[in-house]
Amino acid sequence: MTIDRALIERDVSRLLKRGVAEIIVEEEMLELLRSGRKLRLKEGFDPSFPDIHLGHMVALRKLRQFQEMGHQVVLIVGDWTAQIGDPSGVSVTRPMLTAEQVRSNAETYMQQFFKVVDRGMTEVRWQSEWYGKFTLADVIQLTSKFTVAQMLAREDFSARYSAGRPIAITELLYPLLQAYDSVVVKSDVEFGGTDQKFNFLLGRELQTMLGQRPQQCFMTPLLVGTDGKHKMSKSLGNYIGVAEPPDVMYGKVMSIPDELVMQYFELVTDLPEEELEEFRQQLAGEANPMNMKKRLAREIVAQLHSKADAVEAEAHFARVVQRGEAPADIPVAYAPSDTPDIRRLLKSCGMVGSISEAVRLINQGAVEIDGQKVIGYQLPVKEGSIVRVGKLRWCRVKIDPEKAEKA
RNA sequence: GGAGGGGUGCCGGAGUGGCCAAUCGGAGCAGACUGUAAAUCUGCCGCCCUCAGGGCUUCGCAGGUUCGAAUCCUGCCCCCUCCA
Repeated sequence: MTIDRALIERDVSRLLKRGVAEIIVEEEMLELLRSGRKLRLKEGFDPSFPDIHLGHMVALRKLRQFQEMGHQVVLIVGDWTAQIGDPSGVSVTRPMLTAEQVRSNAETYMQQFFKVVDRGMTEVRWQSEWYGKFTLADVIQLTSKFTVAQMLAREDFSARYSAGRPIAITELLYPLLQAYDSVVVKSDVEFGGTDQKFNFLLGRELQTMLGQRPQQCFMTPLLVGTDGKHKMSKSLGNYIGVAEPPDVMYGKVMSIPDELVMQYFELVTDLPEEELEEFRQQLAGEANPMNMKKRLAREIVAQLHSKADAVEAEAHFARVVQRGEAPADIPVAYAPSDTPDIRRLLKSCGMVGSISEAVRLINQGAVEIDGQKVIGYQLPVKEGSIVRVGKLRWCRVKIDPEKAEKA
C-alpha cells in the first residue's frame, strides 16, 4: 500500500485532534505525515495483563486510523519489562510469569488487539528477541547513558523519592528498556496513554544518542471508567472489556454516568464531528440521555462484535432491564418436590451464594415465583415455574428429586 | 548490624480485655423511585438454624494468661520505614 497524499491532508486534522491528549512534537509529526513515508508506529504491551478494555482502545483506534493511511504498526510484546512492573502502578514487585503464561497471555492480548488493529499491517516483535541476548555489559552500557537526576524527573519517581517511599532499581530499568525498544524497532511514533509520557520521551533521547531520528510521542487521553470517577482500569473494576459478550458490553455502556456519554462518543466511536455536535445540543436540551447512551452502546457493540449483535443486545436490554422480563434462555433449577424450601432451591441452582443470602433476599422482597412475591421459605412450585431473584437472576423450575439431591 | 511501624471481613481502614460478627468509606446485592443497569434515597452485606431469637467459625500462624481476647503474654512467619 502506498501513501495517498490527498488522503493525508483530508484526514490529518481528524487524526491529530480528536482523541488526542498531546503530541510531541506536533510540527514534526505533521512533517512526517506529509513526507509520504511509511511510518513505523510502536505500541507495546505488558503480557501480565492481557485484557484490553475501552480505555486502551483509544490508542488502538488511533493506530488503526494511521494504518488506514498506509502506515505500519509494530506491536511489542513486553515479555521482559513484564517482569519488572511499570512504575506507574502501585505494586512494585510482581510474580515472574512463566514462558508458557507469557505466550498464552500474549495470544489472548493479540486476539483482542486485532479486533481493532489491522493484523495485516502489523509487525509483532518480542522483547526477548533482543533482551534474550543482552549481557551485563550491554546493561551497563545502556544504563550509563542516563543519570539519576534524569530518572527523578519523572513525577512518579520524584514523588516517591521525596516521600521516602521505596523505588526499586529494576523500576528505573523499565523506562530504559522501553526506550531501547524504540531504538531496536526504529520507531517513528510511539502510541499510548498520557501516563506513558516519560517513557516515550526517554525513547526519544536514546534514539538521538544512538544516531536515530527521535520518535514522535502520541498520547491519548485516559478514558474515565464506568464509575465516572477514575480512569478505566481492570483492577478498579470499572472497565468495559473489548472481549466481553455483546449483552454485557451493552449493559455496561448503559451503566456509565450520563455525563460521560459525549466523551465516549469522541474517544471510542467514529461518528463524525458534526453528528457529535448535534448530540451535544440535544443533550443540552430536552433529549433523554438514555437514548444517547443506547446509541453509544449500539455503536460500541457493533464495532467490537457486529451490527446484528448490537441489535440483539439492545433488544435484550429492553426486554430484561427495561421491561423486567425474563431473558431468552435461563438456567434450570431442580426442585425435590412441589413444595421445596425456597432458600435451598436458590442455593442449589447457584442463584445465591449461601442460605443466609437467600434468607436476606427473601426478607427484602427480592424473590418471586411466577410473579408472586415469596414471603416465607416455602411456596408451592410446579414444573416450569419461573423463579426470579432481584431484577436479573432467573431460573426455571424442574421437579426432579434425584437431580435436586445431587445439587 | 541498630531503631521503629505494621499484618483486621472483597478493598481501604477503625478498634487495644467484655456493650465486637467487629465503627466508617468504597465495591457488591436488594428495595423504592426513574426516561437508563445514570442520578437519588433506604436496607442488606461471615456461616448455619423456619430466625423480632439462637448456634458456630473469624481479626498473619501456633501456643498461653483470663470467667471472658481482634485487644494482654510467648514463639514463629511476613511486610514496611529510618539510621548504618
